Parts: sequence; structure tokens; C-alpha cells
Amino acid sequence: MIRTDLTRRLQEAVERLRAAGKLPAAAAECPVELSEPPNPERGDYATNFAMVAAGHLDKPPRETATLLAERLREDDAIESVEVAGPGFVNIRLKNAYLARWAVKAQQAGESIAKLEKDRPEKVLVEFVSVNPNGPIHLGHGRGAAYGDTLARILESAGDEVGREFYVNDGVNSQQMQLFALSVQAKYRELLGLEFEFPEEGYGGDYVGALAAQIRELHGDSHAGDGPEFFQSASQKLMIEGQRADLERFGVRFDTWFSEQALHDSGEVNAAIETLKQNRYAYEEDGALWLKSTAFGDDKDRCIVRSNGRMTYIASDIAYHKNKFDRGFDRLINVWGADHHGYIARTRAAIEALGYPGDRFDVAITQIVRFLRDGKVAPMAKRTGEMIPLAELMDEVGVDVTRFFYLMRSHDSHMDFDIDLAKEHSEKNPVFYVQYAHARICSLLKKAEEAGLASDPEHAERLVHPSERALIKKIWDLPFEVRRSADDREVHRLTTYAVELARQYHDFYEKCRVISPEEPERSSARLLLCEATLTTLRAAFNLLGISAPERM
RNA sequence: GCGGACGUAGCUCAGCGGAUAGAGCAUCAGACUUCGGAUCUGAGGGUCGGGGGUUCGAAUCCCUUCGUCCGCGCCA
Repeated sequence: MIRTDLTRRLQEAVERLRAAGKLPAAAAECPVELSEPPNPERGDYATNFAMVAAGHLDKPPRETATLLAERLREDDAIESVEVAGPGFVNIRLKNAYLARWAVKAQQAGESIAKLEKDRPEKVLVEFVSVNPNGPIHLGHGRGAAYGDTLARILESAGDEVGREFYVNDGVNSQQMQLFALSVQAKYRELLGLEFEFPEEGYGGDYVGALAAQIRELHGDSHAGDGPEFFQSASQKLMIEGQRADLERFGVRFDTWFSEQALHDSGEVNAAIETLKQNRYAYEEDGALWLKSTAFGDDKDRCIVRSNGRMTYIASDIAYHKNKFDRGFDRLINVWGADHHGYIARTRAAIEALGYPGDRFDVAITQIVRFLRDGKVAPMAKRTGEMIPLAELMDEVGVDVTRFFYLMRSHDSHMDFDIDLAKEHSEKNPVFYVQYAHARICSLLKKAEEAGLASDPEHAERLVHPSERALIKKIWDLPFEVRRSADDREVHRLTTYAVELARQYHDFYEKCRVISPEEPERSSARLLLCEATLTTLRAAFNLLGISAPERM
């Protein structure tokens, strides 16, 4: 990409200055960083090398900057260089150099977002993992959108990525038993039998609908069955529904990993044995405890209750062991902020089993506050007060919903104004971005009708400031992919998409593309349009939104 | 009380060590009888919650204080 090529040129310039004795040996230690001047009139790129180096080199920044600038002027990619401010070196690139990058972008197509990695990692992203006792609702949407896009970005950045949904289907689970009892009560109610709805049970409308569905599938003969039947039957239906909603949301998992399978295979018991052998499990008050305090947790955690039943932690321990044993180099768990307190104990368990805790990362998505009619709208499965994700997809569409979640940093609290999302959906930035795509499609069609086509031979006709800015912006995509992958900051891609669209609209206003009287310039501009089109598509792909040709 | 996240334009949010702090929405004023006006141009609007520090330089890092939110189960 342009930035890496230019950085290499800067490094070479520093190296040559050092070899010529104009800079001390310590110069090699200083990183060369590329930034952009505040105003494009000052140059295409800038470096603060001289200022960073000042501390190491014992040389005034402007002096170093001047030396560097002189050397850079000899570079065949560089048009001009100026030293500015406290010691910035501003660089203007040659038109011909940028034109070559326009051609490369057009040739690369959507693969412009793909990066090569020297040592690709095998990464497992576990996300959503909603309990099978209710539909996917708006509260889950953020983790779904974030986790999925993170997986797409990591793949694009060169890693091998698995996506996994952990299904809490354990028969030990108190929550699931309570849910099963709630369904059972509704089922009996449907049959006109006596029923006892559990205290604190699941009261949402969907629970009644679920009971009716079970009745339809399995008949009326289960009134006497225990909660096992109802848990198993409801789980199956809930998971099917979750899977369908998520697929519609553009989220597909490689594996749906069953918690109960860990118990059935004996992996949970085996993991507990290992912990005992490693002396990180001990008995007290008739229960079995994980000595997680040995790894920095606040308190030890119960693995097996005094009544002999296992806690969710027991299966969690076996689960993370299982992930590592499947050969993953890195585990990324996407959790909501309400699970923040579980990081320490999970990492402790991993280390107690002898696995590397630093290979376990948790990305926390902050709580979303939903507003409706100007009031906070609760999102609670227990009471059924919630808005299903499917409902929002019905009303505003998948693209708007996904983009909305992805626009904000996963790490910041956000307000989701449901009314605003519905009423002003046309003003959502996603349309701005998609419009750029549709506009190019229609333009290319028109050009074809006029007998004009792109041609790399004339790329050097791209000299207008808007054309130059667009080429640079296009080549920022791989750069943003790299940064987003490294920092797990997925929302940068939405910002990028808006910026790329803006740059295109700007170009479109200022540079007439189809002009038969200037066929060479037209073909150069068409090439740039094609490069923008595929780059937009690459970005949309990462965000999981569609690329409409007409709107 | 302890731990964590967050306080940036009227609203929703970017920026997270660099040169005059940005965008969208909202408000106001404009654009070639249009290669799609779902676009573009401009204006107003800010003690970056408050206070200390670190350094050539802080919205960004550290400390402190106030405010909001989330955790702190032999629930998942």
C-alpha cells in the first residue's frame, strides 16, 4: 500500500543519512511514522521523525528535518518536501506515482483489503452465545455485529478465523431448568390442565408461543413429562430461531458448540481431575473450588456445589481447554460489559490447566441503552420486555441495523434511539455510503453506452486534487484493516466507508467523468471510478452490508 | 465499599501523544435547466466534566475529584 511504500522510502533516506555520517547511529532506533498534514495544501503525507528523534539524537528537530528533507527530494516518488512547524516534514507525491497506485487499485479489485501475514494465527472468535431460552433481541445485536465484523476483519488481515457460538444447553443449568418449568406450565395451561407457573419464571409472550409450537410438534401427551423433555424440546426450537435470525443479520457460525457435549464426553470431569492434580482445586464446605486467587482473581470460585451439581464454571473450564486443544493460537471472546467480572476467573482457569493465559482475549462490548418514546426501554428475557432483533430488521433493514451498531466504538456506551432509527432511516450514513456505490454503477453503465472505457495507459491524467485525494483514500483501506485488526476497533471501517464515499462524491462534483471530447481523461477517470467501486465493495463486505447497484 | 467502562458542538458520536479538535443530525444561507440533488458549498455552534501533574507538545498518558453506567452468587 502507499503508506508502507512511502514509509520504506523514508526509512531508506534515514539509513542513507546515517551511513553518510550525517545522523548518529542511534537514528536507526527511531521509528519512522507517517501521518497526514492538517491541511492537504501542505502535502500528501508528513512525518514527525525529526521530533521523535530529537530525544535520542540530541539534535534540534528542525535540523534533522532539514537533512531528511534534502535527502527525500532525491526520491523519484516525491514531488516536493517542506519542513514545517516544530519539525514536521511534509511530503508531496508526484502525480505519476499516485497514478500508478490508481492502476494497482483497479487491478487489485476487492482483494485490496486482503493483507499478507508472515505468521498467520489460528484464531477462534466466540460471540453471541445467548442462552437458548429466548430470541435474539436488540441487546444482543451489538455483540453479534461486532463479533462477526471482527472475524471478517481478522480474516482479511491474514489470520485463519473460526466463529463459534457456545450453547448453554447443560442439564445442570438452573436457568435452563427454570425456563423448562416455565414452558411446561404454559404447555399444561394450553391443555386446560392445572399448572404452576414458577416464581421468577420466564413470562414473555414468546414462551406461550413456544409451548404451542411444542404441542404442535409433539402432541398433547407430554403433560406428565418432567422438565428434561421441555428443556430439550424448547432448546432445539430456540436455537433454530436464533440461528435463523442471525443468518438474516449476516452472521454465520462455523460451530455451535454444545455445553452438554462437554459433560457427555467426560471432558469436564477430566479437566477437574487435571486441576486437582495441579493442586488448583480444593474441597471446602462440601464443595469443590477453583483456586483462582492464585492467578489474581478476587476470590476462589465454586466448581462443584455442595449438592454435587456442577456450576457453569466447570464446563467453562473444559470448554476453554477444548478450544486450545483444537489447535487455536488465540481465543477471542466477545462479552457484554455485564460479564466483565468473569475475565479474571476464566483466565485463571486457563492458566491453572497449564495453558497460556495471554492467548486469551476478551473484547467487551459496552451496554447499549435503548430509548423509545424518549424513555429507556428495558431488554429483559425474564419478563419478555424486549424488542427482538428480527423486528428491527423488519422495520429498518439489515444494513441500517448493522451499520448503526458498528458505527460506535464497541468500548463506548451508546444510546440506541429506536424511534429515530425508524423515522430517520434515510438519513442514516449507510445510505450515503451505498449511494456512492449506486452512483458509480450507473455512471459506468452510461460510460459504456457512450463507448468509453477505462484505460491504465492514461492513468497519468489523474492530477486534480480530488483525484489525488481519492487515490490516497482508496489505499487507506488495507491500512485501516491492519489497524482495526490489531486494535480490535471495528468501527474504524464504518468511518472509513463514509470517508471514502465522501471523497468520491467530492470527486464526482468536481471532475466530469464522461466527456467524449476528452476520451483520454475520461478513461483515466473511469479507471478511478472502477477502483473506488471495488474498494467500496470490499469495505461493505467487511461490514456485512449490501452493495446496491440502484437505490 | 471494591473493580471496570464512559463523560468532546443543541443531539448521536469520531479523534486516543503532534501543527487551527471533526462528522452526521438539527438550525440558517447557497449550487451548473443534473455523467442519479439520497449529492455538493458555506455559516453559526466547544473553557474536550473540574483540578493537578508528566514533556518540546495532552482531548489523548498519570494522579485526584465529580457525574452516569456495568459488575462484585454454591445464577448463566
